[in-house]
This record gives sequence, structure tokens and C-alpha cells, in this order.
Amino acid sequence: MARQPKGVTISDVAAKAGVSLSTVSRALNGNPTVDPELVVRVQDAAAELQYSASPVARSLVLGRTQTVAVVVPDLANPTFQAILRGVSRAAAADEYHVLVADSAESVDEERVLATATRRRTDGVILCSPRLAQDELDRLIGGLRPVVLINRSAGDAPTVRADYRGALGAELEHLRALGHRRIVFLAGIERSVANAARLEAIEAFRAQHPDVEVNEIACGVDFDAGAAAADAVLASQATAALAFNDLVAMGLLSAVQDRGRRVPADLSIVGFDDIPFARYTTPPLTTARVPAEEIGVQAWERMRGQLDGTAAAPALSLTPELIVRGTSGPPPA
Amino acid sequence: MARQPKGVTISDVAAKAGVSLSTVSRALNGNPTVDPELVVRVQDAAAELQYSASPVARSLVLGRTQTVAVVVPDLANPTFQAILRGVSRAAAADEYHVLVADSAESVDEERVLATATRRRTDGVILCSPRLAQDELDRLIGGLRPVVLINRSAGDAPTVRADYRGALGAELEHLRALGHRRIVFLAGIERSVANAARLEAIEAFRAQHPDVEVNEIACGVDFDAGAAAADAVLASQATAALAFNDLVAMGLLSAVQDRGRRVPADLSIVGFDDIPFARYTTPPLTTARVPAEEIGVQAWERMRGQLDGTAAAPALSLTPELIVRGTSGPPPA
DNA sequence: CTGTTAGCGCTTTCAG
DNA sequence: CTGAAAGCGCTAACAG
Repeated sequence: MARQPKGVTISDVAAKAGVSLSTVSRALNGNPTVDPELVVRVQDAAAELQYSASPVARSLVLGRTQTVAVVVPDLANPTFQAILRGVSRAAAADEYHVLVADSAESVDEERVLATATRRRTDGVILCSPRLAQDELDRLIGGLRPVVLINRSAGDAPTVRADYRGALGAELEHLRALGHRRIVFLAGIERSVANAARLEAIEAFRAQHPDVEVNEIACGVDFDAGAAAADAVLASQATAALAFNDLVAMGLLSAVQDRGRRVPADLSIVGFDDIPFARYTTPPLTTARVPAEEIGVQAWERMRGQLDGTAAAPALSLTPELIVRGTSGPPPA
Repeated sequence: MARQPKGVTISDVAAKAGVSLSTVSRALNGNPTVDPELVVRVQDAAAELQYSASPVARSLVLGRTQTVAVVVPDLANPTFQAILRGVSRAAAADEYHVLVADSAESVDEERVLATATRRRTDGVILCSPRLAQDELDRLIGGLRPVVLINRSAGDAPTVRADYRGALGAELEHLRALGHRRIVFLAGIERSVANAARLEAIEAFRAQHPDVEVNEIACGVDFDAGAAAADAVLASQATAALAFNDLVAMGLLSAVQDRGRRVPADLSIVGFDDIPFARYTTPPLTTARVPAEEIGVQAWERMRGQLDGTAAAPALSLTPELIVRGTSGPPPA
């Protein structure tokens, strides 16, 4: 691996301006204790030489890289893409850079990437980490400053979507439409996101004993949803609540392929409101997770730690129920 | 902005192992000229102290950051997301990190980000840069090593999708189905991507004077496609070729809202084959741009420059025509 | 206000 | 084979 071609350094500027290194450093960093005339001379010299200080050298001496890491479980997931976008834009506005790392849903990778990227950055934002709780608790100590998305651990700032509340709203929506047999297509068994959804279901059952809510093991992507179609239809449920929009879309497509009409024969509701949820036929009823906003808020909390500002409180954004075309009254 | 808490340094390890700094450095970097027994002692000490060398310090002394930058015009675009994913995964496999920068379709930002991110990385991958050709030519000199995606400039390695060829294939497909009046929904006027498509149309016209191909100014997203619906229907064309899938989906949706059937009344073909193109109703006929593969190949070319390997040749990947449900014979 | 000096944490000559 | 010393390019005391 070749080394960088050596560029123009601060010494070159100092020589050209006829001053010392420190004066160049001060002048260029806006230190007010520099003769205005010298400042101009230095700036001119720097401009002529197209000089700008080496970020790497500054990072070493300042102990700060102006970069944060974002670790996501899957860069192919639209929700994580939106969160990354939010972080990226918000951080850029504050002159920070973003290092991305995709753990590809591997817990081992996640652990390694979190620590490895942390060392080359000033902090790390862990997006829906898949790590078990005890491991996460242990890990974040060495990661600080850290911001967690959709998880909590110790005193680390958190930004989350309120899955519990939103799923509850979806269940209420279906019940209000008249549904009494609902099936939930579960995501990844042991995942935290899934657990939050199951809690919401539990609470709903307790409150509405007249409604039957059953679970079907499913998965998190389009194919998983499609594969669950037969089980859903066999269950006699009049409405299906999918773990996320991808699953809902897979189910929608497979169910329609089998000649059933949505929502006349079966109502389907998703979760996330990914960009394409509006464009299914009929458009998907879902709960809108403000993913980009989550990214922005995560950055906000990171910046708070970085500049020592009062830490912004933990934030829980409740996804808004978006009623579109895939939910309706149950068949008569 | 707070400084890093100071961690354990190489000196701590040296002290603990009872050797000098240099020996620790050598031992940990697998330099063979170290007494095997000392190597063990050093490794043990390092392990006990949980030491690992500061990437920032190494970057400074080695002149290499083990990081590359990827500059994209829009992180919300599924194609760029896929390219980023490809680069990210391929680079990770080679122990490289990825810094992302989103220029948000701003030419000015793009120029600034390219230079700024380059300084903290070992090279930059410019994804469909929006910069004018002369500016791009000028810019890449100071950016090397650089890889261009969907553009060419000087001798910079390039990976591109063959828009021209693929659009030609789509036109042939429509003609074979019997269409003789085709309308093209153009993207951003002055963009390179649009120019390539117009060239393809020109070539097709020359070869098939019996087919009429007209252009309609449109845009690049769903709403632009939807907004063009009336113009498309008014044009009397029997088939519409959209700048990309988003536009095609917008058009599809709006046309169906107006009670027209696709493809019975109008055929629609897209471009890109974004993940959701399969899931429209009917599924979208399009040309598959292997975006993630483009990312992988871009990394391949970056790595070639980084390790001085023979530079991989420029690569043009031809998108495959994916015939699905939105294209059919023209109405009788 | 400015220059000199000492590092930031590491790798790599250069001696031994 | 190992240690001492010289930097990588920059900032920040510390003197003047």
C-alpha cells in the first residue's frame, strides 16, 4: 500500500510567509493574538501554496478526529439507510464526517466494528444493535461517547421508535374496523424489536379479551412475508400485522397471487413506512417510523456529548399510524 | 469539543513487558526479527492491557489511513445506496473503512466534499459526480487515487453502467412488441446520465425510422413521473420509457389512477431495477443496473491503485433487460 | 505579539 | 536481535 504523496506542510507556508510555524498555526486557526498584518501574509502564503492543515496530524495532536462512526446491522435495509442519511446530513452541518460500518446482521462483526471504528472516530452511533443486553452493557463502557438507536444500555443516550405504542395503535385500528382474529407475523425471535412488539400484543390482549391475536414465526424480509402467506390464510385471521413493511409487501403480493383480495378478504398492515409503502397496490397501511429524524436526533445527542453540552434527554418518537388501502373491515 | 480520554499506549506495554517501544512495535506488527520469546511476552502484556495501536498515530506515521471516501449525490437514492453497500462490504473484506459524504445534489458541495474527504482518507470514489466535465477533469488530479462511477475523466479508473446499450435494448423490446409511438421521460436536462440516454434514442431513431420517439421533460423521482401522466396520455404514445424506476412507478400509479390499464392501454418501462420494481402491480419491466456490483468493482479498482497492483481496466456493465408485467403489445 | 520547544502515539532508520 | 533517537505534521505551553 503506497504512502501519500507528500503535500505542502505548515513549514512551507511559514517559510514563504517569513514567520514561524506557530504563527502560521495561530493565524490559520483564528487565534486573535496575531498581528493582523501577519495574518494576511500567512493567509496569502497558504492560499498560494494551496495549503490546508493535515487532518490526520491535527487529529493526533488534538485528540479529536471530527468524525463519528455509524454502525448498522444491514445497509440494505431502507430504515437504516434513512437513519444513516439523517446522521450524515446533521453531522455534515456541524462539520463532522461519518464513517459507516455494516455488520451484515452478524453479532460478532457488530462487536468488532463498534470497537474498531470507535478508535478512528470521536464517538459511535449504534443503530439497532443485535448484541445481547449484557454484552451491550459491557461494550458501551469502552465506546463512550456513544448513542444508541432502538436500544438502551446503562446511561447511554438513546433515540428510539416507540414500537410498543405504534403497534398498539395498529391493533386498535384493526379492532375498530371490526377485526377479531388477527395474526402477527413475528420477526427475528430473540430480537429486541420483536420483543417490544410482543409486549404491545400482550398489553392489547389484556385489554381486549374479545380479540384473538396469534403469532406466526416469519422473518424480516419480503420473501419471509411471501412464504407466510399460506399459514396466514390457513389461520382464518381476517387481518395480518406484519413485523415490517417488507414482510407486509411480501405477504400482500403472495396473497394476491392466490386470488385473495386485500383488504376485502384480508387486511394487512405493515410497520416502518418505507418509501415504497405508498406505492403498493393498494397502498400499504402502516406506522411511519421517522427514520431520518431518528438519525438527526441521534447526531444531536452525539454532539451534545462531544461538546460537553447538557446531554439531550432520551427520546422516543412514536410512529404515526398511516391508514392507506390495505386495511378495511373484515369480510362479512 | 472534549479530547479523547487517554488510553493505554505502546509505552505502557513496553514497560509491562520490560522491553523498548520499538520491540513492542515490531512484535505486534509481526516483524520476524524479534526473539519469539519476547514476542510472546509482548503479546501477553498487550492482551492484559487490552492494548491496540492508535489508528490515528499510525495513519500519521504511515501516511495511510486504511479508509476511503465515497461521495454520492444523494443518499436517498436506492442506486447509490446499493453502490455504497457494495463498496462498504468489499472494502471491509480488505480491512478498509469507508467514509460517506452526501453532496445532496449540490455541485458545490460535491467539489468541497471530494477534496475534504480525500485528505482524511487514502482515496476517493466519486459516485455519478454532477460536476461539469472540465471541472471534473481539473479536480481528479488532486484527488488521486480516485475511482469514478458513471463518469470518465483523464486516466481515472471508471466503472459504469452502460446506459446507452441498455436503453437501446429497452427500445428494441418495445419495438418488437409492436410499439411505434414511444415517449421518453427525460431526467435532469444537462446531466450525463440523461445525455447517454438521449444518445441511445438518437441511435435507435436512426436505425428505426418507422418508430417515433418523443421526449418529455420530466425529472428523476416518483412525483415527477406522476406529474407527467397527463402529458404522456395526451401524446398518444403506446409506450413510455422512464428515466428511471422511480419515474416509471410514479407514472404507473398516476396512469392507473386515471383508469388506464397497464400494459393494455400503455406500456411502461423503467430503468435501474431498484429493489421495489418487482413489487409494483403489475411488476415493472426495467433494465437491471447491478449497483452493488458496481460498488464492488469500484473498490477493486481503488484497491488496485492503493497497493500498486496492475490497474484493473475500465469496466462497463450492461444492465440486463428485465421483462416483467408493465410492457406488452400496444392496444389494437 | 512571536519564536522555540515539547510533545500527540506510533514506526523506522541507525547504532550497537 | 534490540534499544535509542528521529521524525510523521501539527498545536500548545513556555519563554521572550
